[in-house]
Amino acid sequence: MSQLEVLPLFPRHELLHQVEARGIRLTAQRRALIETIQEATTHLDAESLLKQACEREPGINRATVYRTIELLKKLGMIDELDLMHLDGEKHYYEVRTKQDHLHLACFECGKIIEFATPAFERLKQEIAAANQFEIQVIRLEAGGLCGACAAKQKKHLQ
Amino acid sequence: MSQLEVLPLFPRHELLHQVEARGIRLTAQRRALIETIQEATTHLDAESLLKQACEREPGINRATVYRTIELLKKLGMIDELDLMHLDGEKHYYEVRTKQDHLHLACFECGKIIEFATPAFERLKQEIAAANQFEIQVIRLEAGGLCGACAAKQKKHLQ
DNA sequence: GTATTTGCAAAAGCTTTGCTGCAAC
DNA sequence: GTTGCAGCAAAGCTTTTGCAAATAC
Repeated sequence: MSQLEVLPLFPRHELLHQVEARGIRLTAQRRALIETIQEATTHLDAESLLKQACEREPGINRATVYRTIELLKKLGMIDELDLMHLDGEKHYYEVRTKQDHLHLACFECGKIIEFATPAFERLKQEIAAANQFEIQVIRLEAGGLCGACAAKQKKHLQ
Repeated sequence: MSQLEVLPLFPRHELLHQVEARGIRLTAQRRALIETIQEATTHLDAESLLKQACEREPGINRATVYRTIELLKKLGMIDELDLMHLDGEKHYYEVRTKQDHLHLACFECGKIIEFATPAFERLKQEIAAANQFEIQVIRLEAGGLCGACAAKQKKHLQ
Protein backbone atom coordinates (compact mmCIF):
# COMPACT_ATOMS: atom_id res chain seq x y z
CA MET A 1 0.00 0.00 0.00
CA SER A 2 0.90 3.62 0.44
CA GLN A 3 2.08 4.12 -3.09
CA LEU A 4 -0.38 6.72 -4.26
CA GLU A 5 -1.73 5.91 -7.66
CA VAL A 6 -1.80 8.11 -10.69
CA LEU A 7 -5.24 9.62 -10.93
CA PRO A 8 -6.99 12.29 -12.89
CA LEU A 9 -7.25 15.62 -11.14
CA PHE A 10 -10.01 18.11 -11.53
CA PRO A 11 -9.37 20.80 -14.11
CA ARG A 12 -7.13 23.42 -12.55
CA HIS A 13 -6.73 27.07 -13.21
CA GLU A 14 -3.64 28.57 -14.55
CA LEU A 15 -2.00 28.69 -11.15
CA LEU A 16 1.25 30.28 -12.24
CA HIS A 17 -0.56 32.86 -14.30
CA GLN A 18 -2.84 33.77 -11.41
CA VAL A 19 0.04 34.24 -9.04
CA GLU A 20 1.89 36.50 -11.43
CA ALA A 21 -1.31 38.37 -12.16
CA ARG A 22 -1.21 39.52 -8.57
CA GLY A 23 2.01 41.31 -9.26
CA ILE A 24 4.10 38.77 -7.40
CA ARG A 25 7.49 38.34 -8.92
CA LEU A 26 8.76 34.79 -8.98
CA THR A 27 12.20 33.29 -9.10
CA ALA A 28 12.97 30.44 -11.46
CA GLN A 29 12.80 27.99 -8.57
CA ARG A 30 9.40 29.12 -7.41
CA ARG A 31 8.14 29.08 -10.96
CA ALA A 32 9.33 25.50 -11.32
CA LEU A 33 7.59 24.54 -8.09
CA ILE A 34 4.34 26.18 -9.09
CA GLU A 35 4.39 24.64 -12.54
CA THR A 36 4.98 21.27 -10.98
CA ILE A 37 1.95 21.60 -8.72
CA GLN A 38 -0.11 22.82 -11.61
CA GLU A 39 0.73 19.97 -13.90
CA ALA A 40 0.92 17.20 -11.34
CA THR A 41 -0.95 14.02 -12.14
CA THR A 42 -0.99 12.88 -8.52
CA HIS A 43 -1.39 14.59 -5.20
CA LEU A 44 2.06 15.74 -4.27
CA ASP A 45 3.62 15.86 -0.86
CA ALA A 46 6.55 18.17 -0.15
CA GLU A 47 9.16 15.55 -0.94
CA SER A 48 7.67 14.51 -4.29
CA LEU A 49 7.15 18.12 -5.18
CA LEU A 50 10.80 18.80 -4.49
CA LYS A 51 11.96 15.92 -6.65
CA GLN A 52 9.72 16.71 -9.56
CA ALA A 53 10.45 20.43 -9.50
CA CYS A 54 14.16 19.67 -9.49
CA GLU A 55 13.76 18.05 -12.89
CA ARG A 56 12.75 21.45 -14.22
CA GLU A 57 15.14 23.50 -12.15
CA PRO A 58 17.87 21.59 -10.36
CA GLY A 59 19.15 22.35 -6.90
CA ILE A 60 15.97 23.41 -5.16
CA ASN A 61 16.09 23.09 -1.41
CA ARG A 62 13.50 21.70 0.99
CA ALA A 63 13.13 25.04 2.69
CA THR A 64 12.24 26.69 -0.59
CA VAL A 65 9.55 24.11 -1.18
CA TYR A 66 7.94 24.81 2.16
CA ARG A 67 8.26 28.55 1.74
CA THR A 68 6.59 28.42 -1.64
CA ILE A 69 3.79 26.26 -0.33
CA GLU A 70 3.28 28.76 2.46
CA LEU A 71 2.97 31.54 -0.10
CA LEU A 72 0.40 29.68 -2.16
CA LYS A 73 -1.60 28.75 0.91
CA LYS A 74 -1.67 32.38 2.03
CA LEU A 75 -2.91 33.36 -1.41
CA GLY A 76 -5.63 30.75 -1.07
CA MET A 77 -4.56 29.15 -4.31
CA ILE A 78 -3.77 25.68 -3.08
CA ASP A 79 -5.41 23.37 -0.59
CA GLU A 80 -3.62 21.18 1.88
CA LEU A 81 -4.87 17.62 2.27
CA ASP A 82 -4.16 14.81 4.69
CA LEU A 83 -5.70 12.05 2.58
CA MET A 84 -6.68 10.23 5.75
CA HIS A 85 -3.03 9.85 6.76
CA LEU A 86 -2.86 6.98 4.34
CA ASP A 87 0.88 7.30 4.25
CA GLY A 88 1.89 8.96 7.47
CA GLU A 89 1.69 12.55 8.46
CA LYS A 90 2.59 14.08 5.14
CA HIS A 91 0.55 16.84 3.63
CA TYR A 92 -0.53 16.83 0.04
CA TYR A 93 -1.20 19.83 -2.10
CA GLU A 94 -3.51 20.58 -4.97
CA VAL A 95 -4.65 23.64 -6.85
CA ARG A 96 -7.86 24.94 -5.38
CA THR A 97 -10.76 24.32 -7.73
CA LYS A 98 -13.79 26.50 -8.34
CA GLN A 99 -16.02 23.86 -6.91
CA ASP A 100 -15.01 22.15 -3.70
CA HIS A 101 -14.57 18.43 -4.00
CA LEU A 102 -13.91 15.64 -1.61
CA HIS A 103 -11.37 12.84 -1.41
CA LEU A 104 -11.93 9.16 -0.86
CA ALA A 105 -8.90 7.16 0.16
CA CYS A 106 -8.84 3.39 -0.16
CA PHE A 107 -7.11 1.88 2.87
CA GLU A 108 -6.37 -1.23 0.87
CA CYS A 109 -4.82 -0.09 -2.41
CA GLY A 110 -4.15 3.57 -1.67
CA LYS A 111 -6.26 4.83 -4.53
CA ILE A 112 -7.58 8.37 -4.17
CA ILE A 113 -10.94 9.21 -5.70
CA GLU A 114 -12.10 12.78 -6.17
CA PHE A 115 -15.75 13.63 -6.24
CA ALA A 116 -17.84 16.77 -6.46
CA THR A 117 -21.57 17.13 -6.10
CA PRO A 118 -24.04 19.99 -5.67
CA ALA A 119 -25.09 18.32 -2.41
CA PHE A 120 -21.69 19.20 -0.96
CA GLU A 121 -22.10 22.83 -1.98
CA ARG A 122 -25.53 22.91 -0.41
CA LEU A 123 -24.21 21.35 2.76
CA LYS A 124 -21.58 24.05 2.97
CA GLN A 125 -24.27 26.69 2.77
CA GLU A 126 -26.29 24.98 5.45
CA ILE A 127 -23.31 24.67 7.78
CA ALA A 128 -22.42 28.32 7.38
CA ALA A 129 -25.96 29.49 7.93
CA ALA A 130 -26.77 27.24 10.86
CA ASN A 131 -23.63 28.16 12.79
CA GLN A 132 -23.11 31.70 11.58
CA PHE A 133 -19.71 30.53 10.51
CA GLU A 134 -17.72 32.08 7.71
CA ILE A 135 -16.11 29.12 5.96
CA GLN A 136 -12.72 29.85 4.44
CA VAL A 137 -11.46 26.33 3.90
CA ILE A 138 -13.37 23.08 3.94
CA ARG A 139 -12.05 19.58 3.80
CA LEU A 140 -14.08 16.43 3.42
CA GLU A 141 -12.16 13.18 3.40
CA ALA A 142 -13.30 9.62 3.77
CA GLY A 143 -11.40 6.39 4.18
CA GLY A 144 -12.61 2.91 3.39
CA LEU A 145 -12.60 0.48 0.51
CA CYS A 146 -12.86 1.28 -3.16
CA GLY A 147 -15.18 -0.87 -5.25
CA ALA A 148 -12.45 -3.19 -6.47
CA CYS A 149 -10.98 -3.81 -3.03
CA ALA A 150 -14.38 -4.30 -1.43
CA ALA A 151 -15.21 -6.90 -4.08
CA LYS A 152 -11.90 -8.67 -3.59
CA GLN A 153 -12.47 -8.81 0.13
CA LYS A 154 -15.94 -10.30 -0.25
CA LYS A 155 -14.55 -12.95 -2.56
CA HIS A 156 -11.92 -13.96 -0.03
CA LEU A 157 -14.45 -14.22 2.73
CA GLN A 158 -16.61 -16.64 0.80
CA MET B 1 -5.23 31.71 19.67
CA SER B 2 -4.62 28.01 19.69
CA GLN B 3 -5.98 27.49 23.15
CA LEU B 4 -8.84 25.15 22.44
CA GLU B 5 -11.95 26.22 24.27
CA VAL B 6 -14.16 24.14 26.44
CA LEU B 7 -17.09 22.99 24.39
CA PRO B 8 -19.94 20.58 24.71
CA LEU B 9 -19.41 17.25 23.06
CA PHE B 10 -22.04 15.13 21.49
CA PRO B 11 -23.50 12.46 23.76
CA ARG B 12 -21.06 9.57 23.90
CA HIS B 13 -21.56 5.93 24.47
CA GLU B 14 -20.18 4.11 27.39
CA LEU B 15 -16.80 3.72 25.81
CA LEU B 16 -15.16 1.81 28.63
CA HIS B 17 -18.12 -0.48 28.94
CA GLN B 18 -18.13 -1.22 25.24
CA VAL B 19 -14.48 -2.09 25.21
CA GLU B 20 -14.81 -4.48 28.12
CA ALA B 21 -17.93 -5.96 26.56
CA ARG B 22 -15.68 -7.21 23.79
CA GLY B 23 -13.84 -9.32 26.28
CA ILE B 24 -10.79 -7.09 26.28
CA ARG B 25 -9.12 -7.03 29.64
CA LEU B 26 -7.81 -3.62 30.65
CA THR B 27 -5.11 -2.53 33.02
CA ALA B 28 -5.72 0.27 35.47
CA GLN B 29 -3.76 2.64 33.26
CA ARG B 30 -5.72 1.86 30.15
CA ARG B 31 -8.94 2.15 32.07
CA ALA B 32 -7.90 5.59 33.29
CA LEU B 33 -7.06 6.65 29.74
CA ILE B 34 -10.36 5.43 28.36
CA GLU B 35 -12.35 7.06 31.13
CA THR B 36 -10.55 10.30 30.46
CA ILE B 37 -11.46 10.26 26.78
CA GLN B 38 -15.00 9.35 27.66
CA GLU B 39 -15.50 12.18 30.08
CA ALA B 40 -13.44 14.84 28.36
CA THR B 41 -15.01 18.23 27.93
CA THR B 42 -12.63 19.27 25.16
CA HIS B 43 -11.01 17.51 22.27
CA LEU B 44 -7.92 15.93 23.70
CA ASP B 45 -4.56 15.50 22.07
CA ALA B 46 -2.14 12.85 23.27
CA GLU B 47 -0.36 15.19 25.65
CA SER B 48 -3.51 16.48 27.35
CA LEU B 49 -4.86 12.99 27.53
CA LEU B 50 -1.70 11.88 29.28
CA LYS B 51 -1.88 14.68 31.82
CA GLN B 52 -5.54 14.23 32.62
CA ALA B 53 -5.33 10.46 32.85
CA CYS B 54 -2.41 10.79 35.24
CA GLU B 55 -4.71 12.54 37.68
CA ARG B 56 -6.69 9.32 37.89
CA GLU B 57 -3.77 6.96 37.71
CA PRO B 58 -0.34 8.49 38.15
CA GLY B 59 2.76 7.46 36.28
CA ILE B 60 1.31 6.73 32.86
CA ASN B 61 3.81 6.89 30.05
CA ARG B 62 3.51 8.50 26.64
CA ALA B 63 3.95 5.16 24.92
CA THR B 64 1.02 3.73 26.81
CA VAL B 65 -1.12 6.62 25.67
CA TYR B 66 -0.33 6.00 22.04
CA ARG B 67 -0.75 2.27 22.39
CA THR B 68 -4.16 2.71 23.96
CA ILE B 69 -5.22 5.15 21.26
CA GLU B 70 -4.13 2.65 18.66
CA LEU B 71 -6.28 0.00 20.28
CA LEU B 72 -9.36 2.21 20.34
CA LYS B 73 -8.85 3.27 16.75
CA LYS B 74 -8.59 -0.34 15.66
CA LEU B 75 -11.81 -1.08 17.48
CA GLY B 76 -13.41 1.82 15.63
CA MET B 77 -14.46 3.38 18.89
CA ILE B 78 -12.71 6.70 18.61
CA ASP B 79 -12.14 9.11 15.76
CA GLU B 80 -8.96 10.99 15.08
CA LEU B 81 -9.27 14.65 14.16
CA ASP B 82 -6.90 17.27 12.86
CA LEU B 83 -9.10 20.26 13.64
CA MET B 84 -7.63 22.05 10.65
CA HIS B 85 -4.15 21.97 12.19
CA LEU B 86 -5.22 24.93 14.28
CA ASP B 87 -2.48 24.18 16.74
CA GLY B 88 0.15 22.30 14.83
CA GLU B 89 0.21 18.72 13.75
CA LYS B 90 -1.33 17.18 16.82
CA HIS B 91 -4.18 14.75 16.57
CA TYR B 92 -7.28 15.01 18.66
CA TYR B 93 -9.48 12.18 19.75
CA GLU B 94 -13.14 11.79 20.46
CA VAL B 95 -15.55 8.97 21.04
CA ARG B 96 -17.23 7.98 17.83
CA THR B 97 -20.87 9.04 17.85
CA LYS B 98 -23.82 7.27 16.29
CA GLN B 99 -24.36 10.11 13.92
CA ASP B 100 -21.34 11.58 12.17
CA HIS B 101 -20.79 15.22 12.84
CA LEU B 102 -18.44 17.84 11.53
CA HIS B 103 -16.05 20.31 13.10
CA LEU B 104 -15.72 24.00 12.46
CA ALA B 105 -12.50 25.59 13.67
CA CYS B 106 -12.22 29.35 14.11
CA PHE B 107 -8.81 30.52 12.91
CA GLU B 108 -9.14 33.61 15.08
CA CYS B 109 -10.16 32.42 18.54
CA GLY B 110 -9.60 28.69 18.24
CA LYS B 111 -13.17 27.79 19.07
CA ILE B 112 -14.37 24.42 17.83
CA ILE B 113 -18.01 24.04 16.83
CA GLU B 114 -19.61 20.65 16.33
CA PHE B 115 -22.54 20.22 14.04
CA ALA B 116 -24.65 17.37 12.76
CA THR B 117 -27.33 17.44 10.11
CA PRO B 118 -29.27 14.88 8.09
CA ALA B 119 -27.84 16.50 4.98
CA PHE B 120 -24.43 15.17 5.96
CA GLU B 121 -25.80 11.67 6.34
CA ARG B 122 -27.47 11.92 2.96
CA LEU B 123 -24.28 13.20 1.38
CA LYS B 124 -22.43 10.19 2.77
CA GLN B 125 -24.93 7.88 1.12
CA GLU B 126 -24.59 9.71 -2.16
CA ILE B 127 -20.80 9.58 -2.06
CA ALA B 128 -20.79 5.87 -1.35
CA ALA B 129 -23.30 5.09 -4.06
CA ALA B 130 -21.80 7.30 -6.75
CA ASN B 131 -18.30 5.94 -6.28
CA GLN B 132 -19.07 2.42 -5.18
CA PHE B 133 -17.00 3.22 -2.15
CA GLU B 134 -17.40 1.57 1.21
CA ILE B 135 -16.93 4.39 3.70
CA GLN B 136 -15.38 3.32 6.99
CA VAL B 137 -14.36 6.70 8.35
CA ILE B 138 -15.41 10.15 7.25
CA ARG B 139 -14.08 13.48 8.35
CA LEU B 140 -15.49 16.86 7.50
CA GLU B 141 -13.67 19.86 8.87
CA ALA B 142 -13.89 23.51 8.00
CA GLY B 143 -11.81 26.49 9.01
CA GLY B 144 -12.81 30.11 9.00
CA LEU B 145 -14.35 32.64 11.35
CA CYS B 146 -16.96 32.03 13.98
CA GLY B 147 -19.80 34.52 14.25
CA ALA B 148 -18.20 36.56 17.00
CA CYS B 149 -14.84 36.85 15.28
CA ALA B 150 -16.39 37.65 11.92
CA ALA B 151 -18.38 40.45 13.55
CA LYS B 152 -15.31 41.80 15.33
CA GLN B 153 -13.41 41.85 12.09
CA LYS B 154 -16.12 43.75 10.25
CA LYS B 155 -16.22 46.31 13.04
CA HIS B 156 -12.51 46.91 12.77
CA LEU B 157 -12.68 47.33 9.04
CA GLN B 158 -15.25 50.05 9.31
C1' DG C 1 22.01 49.87 -1.41
C1' DT C 2 17.95 47.77 0.09
C1' DA C 3 14.89 44.04 0.13
C1' DT C 4 14.13 39.22 -0.94
C1' DT C 5 15.37 34.76 -1.61
C1' DT C 6 18.38 30.85 -0.96
C1' DG C 7 21.13 27.10 1.29
C1' DC C 8 22.42 24.77 5.02
C1' DA C 9 22.05 22.70 9.13
C1' DA C 10 19.99 22.44 13.28
C1' DA C 11 15.88 22.38 15.98
C1' DA C 12 11.23 21.42 16.85
C1' DG C 13 7.02 18.68 17.44
C1' DC C 14 4.47 14.65 17.44
C1' DT C 15 4.56 9.76 17.10
C1' DT C 16 6.66 5.16 16.88
C1' DT C 17 9.74 1.49 18.17
C1' DG C 18 13.18 -1.79 20.43
C1' DC C 19 14.17 -3.78 24.22
C1' DT C 20 14.31 -5.01 29.03
C1' DG C 21 11.89 -6.04 32.99
C1' DC C 22 7.45 -6.70 35.27
C1' DA C 23 2.89 -8.47 36.03
C1' DA C 24 -1.07 -11.31 35.17
C1' DC C 25 -3.27 -15.73 34.59
C1' DG D 1 5.83 -20.59 32.18
C1' DT D 2 3.61 -17.96 28.58
C1' DT D 3 1.66 -14.02 27.16
C1' DG D 4 1.08 -9.46 27.16
C1' DC D 5 1.83 -4.77 29.19
C1' DA D 6 4.76 -0.89 30.90
C1' DG D 7 8.80 2.06 31.10
C1' DC D 8 12.43 4.23 29.14
C1' DA D 9 15.06 6.27 25.88
C1' DA D 10 16.18 6.68 21.29
C1' DA D 11 14.94 7.10 16.69
C1' DG D 12 11.77 8.51 12.92
C1' DC D 13 9.35 11.78 10.01
C1' DT D 14 7.74 15.90 8.44
C1' DT D 15 8.03 20.65 8.95
C1' DT D 16 10.03 25.06 10.69
C1' DT D 17 13.61 28.35 11.76
C1' DG D 18 18.01 31.20 12.22
C1' DC D 19 21.45 33.10 9.99
C1' DA D 20 24.91 34.10 6.61
C1' DA D 21 25.67 34.37 1.75
C1' DA D 22 23.81 35.31 -2.71
C1' DT D 23 20.68 37.51 -5.77
C1' DA D 24 17.54 40.81 -7.81
C1' DC D 25 16.08 45.53 -8.74
